[in-house]
Amino acid sequence: MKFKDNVPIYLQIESLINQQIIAGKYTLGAKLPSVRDLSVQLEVNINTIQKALNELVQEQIIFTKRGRGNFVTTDAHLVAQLKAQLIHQTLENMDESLQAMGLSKQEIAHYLKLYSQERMGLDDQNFTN
Amino acid sequence: MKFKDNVPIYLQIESLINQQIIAGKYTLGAKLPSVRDLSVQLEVNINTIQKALNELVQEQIIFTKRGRGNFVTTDAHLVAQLKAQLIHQTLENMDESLQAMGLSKQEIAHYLKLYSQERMGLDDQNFTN
Amino acid sequence: MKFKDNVPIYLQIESLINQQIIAGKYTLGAKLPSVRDLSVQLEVNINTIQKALNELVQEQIIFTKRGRGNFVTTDAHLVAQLKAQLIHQTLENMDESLQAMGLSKQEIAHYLKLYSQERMGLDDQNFTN
Amino acid sequence: MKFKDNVPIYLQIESLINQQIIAGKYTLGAKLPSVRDLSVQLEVNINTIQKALNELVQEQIIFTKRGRGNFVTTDAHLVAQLKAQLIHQTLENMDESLQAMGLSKQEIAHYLKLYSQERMGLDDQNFTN
DNA sequence: GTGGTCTAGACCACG
DNA sequence: GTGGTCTAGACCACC
Repeated sequence: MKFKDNVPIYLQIESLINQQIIAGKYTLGAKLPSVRDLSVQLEVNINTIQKALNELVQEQIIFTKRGRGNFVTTDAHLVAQLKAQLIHQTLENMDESLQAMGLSKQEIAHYLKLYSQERMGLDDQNFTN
Repeated sequence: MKFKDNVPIYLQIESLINQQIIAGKYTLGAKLPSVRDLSVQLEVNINTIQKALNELVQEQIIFTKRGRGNFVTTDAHLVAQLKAQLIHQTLENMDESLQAMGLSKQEIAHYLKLYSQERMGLDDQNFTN
Repeated sequence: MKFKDNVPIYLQIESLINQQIIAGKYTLGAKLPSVRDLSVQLEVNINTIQKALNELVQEQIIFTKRGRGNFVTTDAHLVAQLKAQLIHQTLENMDESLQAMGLSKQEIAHYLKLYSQERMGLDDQNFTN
Repeated sequence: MKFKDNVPIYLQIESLINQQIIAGKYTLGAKLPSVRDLSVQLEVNINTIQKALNELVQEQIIFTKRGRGNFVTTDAHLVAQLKAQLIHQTLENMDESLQAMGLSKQEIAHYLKLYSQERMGLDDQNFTN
């Protein structure tokens, strides 16, 4: 696993697990890999893993059973809420970024449409022309 | 100016100036505010400003005239290229993030369309045809 | 049984049994539930129960008859002493905590009086005369 | 500084600082000692200090200025609220503990009264009226 | 086996 | 100088 250099690893791991839960890789109530396993898989120190999981526990996305492991919340509503929030945030960030570059709403809409078409289309056409 | 807490300020300033150049706030060859002015304006230490500008110099987006200040490149092509690159990267990041949440291409396209419509208002839906 | 997360479970169980003995739930010489029963009842691993009981044995509050079970001490004086000690300690801890918050003796007395009145309800205020 | 053995040091430090803020040792907006100073004062590793402060930041009792240090919140209401909460919790804990020992409300009230009188001395018994 | 705490020490970003 | 992140490694509580 390679991580971006300009944002703390533990936050990237937090995002990663959030995404995996939303994507359904870990279902409601499912057990996460042990911190030691995650440490090996992600090639990151155990303490860093702990810090990431700690954040998720505080968000109540996961919970810990002593001596048994970490588990995904059983609250479907909470996960749905998280998904909506993360999607919204992703779109907001994109929009904000494009606006900061001086693009108008029309231009942004145009780019999004174009991008969607390319991604949906048959061939892999690079976006930068 | 408010900065995110989890990414280095100098990188955020670098992005900011990049965006302002792309947006045309600073035209080709234009002089940037002095380091001291930027420091006051952004409420950030001078050293941090310097670090951000150094990065931009290395990208050749700006250049320094000793004792005179910092200036935007006069290479129109370079700016155009930067713009294309940043837009592309922004869209890629968004897409990658949504895909990581397990969304299909169709779902992503759906969300993008929806988002554009919301942002445009009901009177101008050039995204829907 | 719900346990606090930040203090070892075996210590919480030790306290619990101490309290039950003091409260008279288990009389002098009475047999405690089996380790296995306690394990089920408290939803805690047997090893943890054992560790708690070992502590109590060392305090001489209970004793073990091999193959027969664990029994409350027959020494009434010892139990009385334990009760006095635990009550004293509880009050000391409370006082120490409030003092650490900067409360004066008068303020502490005030809060205690107030609390007693609330807990007693309006129909039985033998604390106020 | 000596810490209890059965509760994590970082939580004890969290409590300590909470108490000091409530007690007015650190006023609103005041700067806390640096993590390095606290580490020396309390004879505890820097990381443990960080963990404690991190909790306080999340409670919004303190906030961090990058490169400058940690500061007590300027929200008087928040501190007042914290004080009320901690006092209430302290009294609840005490009460719960005594009840678990089988003491009746009357007995508890009696002990509290007695304790107050002892602590106040004979010359100032404003607790009895 | 599981997670949690603590230490020692290194390196980075910011003022 | 300030706080933040990360690592390596030890020890503990619990299953």
